[in-house]
Amino acid sequence: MALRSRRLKRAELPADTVELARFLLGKLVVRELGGERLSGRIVETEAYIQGDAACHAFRGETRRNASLFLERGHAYVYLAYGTSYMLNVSSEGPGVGAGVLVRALEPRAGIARMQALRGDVRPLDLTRGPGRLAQALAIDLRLDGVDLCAPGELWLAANDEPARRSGESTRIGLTKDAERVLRFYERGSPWVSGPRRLSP
DNA sequence: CGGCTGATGATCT
DNA sequence: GATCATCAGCCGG
Repeated sequence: MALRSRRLKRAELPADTVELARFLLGKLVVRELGGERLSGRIVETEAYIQGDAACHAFRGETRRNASLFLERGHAYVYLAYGTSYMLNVSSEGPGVGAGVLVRALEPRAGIARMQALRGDVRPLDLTRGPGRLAQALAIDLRLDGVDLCAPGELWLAANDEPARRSGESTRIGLTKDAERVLRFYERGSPWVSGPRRLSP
């Protein structure tokens, strides 16, 4: 299963940010860690688009958000609240600052290693939330800017499993442009984060 | 389960 | 010095 994962090609990724956020549901995030492969199925995403005050690129390119301006399919990793790393997939064409936040995964491979990285938490809390999944996959600033469509420590894989029903809602935890409906999730998944009312 | 709070550090103004 | 796309822990129902 995980050993046969096919890396996504950049050409397969929708150029539009919202389409990419929907497309990524059900795909796999793969982390190569010391010869071991960790992976999880993406069950929740959020789009951060152009003209969106909540997007880190809203006020132009800076050192921190530079990866958002890379061609689609690159990792944008940053530290939130001094405690949690966030994994995003850059979207759109080069020079355009936009991306998709990966908010939750359903663990697939390397679960024992993830548990070791997360400490003693309930299984359902292993990768439920953007900070938690980053910790479970040992994602930090060193992975900022990595090409997720190329061989390496972190990449995206296709998934031949049947697609599941998806839902949408407002995004979580924002102080700006919080009313936009740009969060996408797989219906019925216990691995989705946030309050229940946002994931009916 | 829902709601609240403090911790915490990179980044930008 | 202010901001912040979170989390764990704690409390009440």
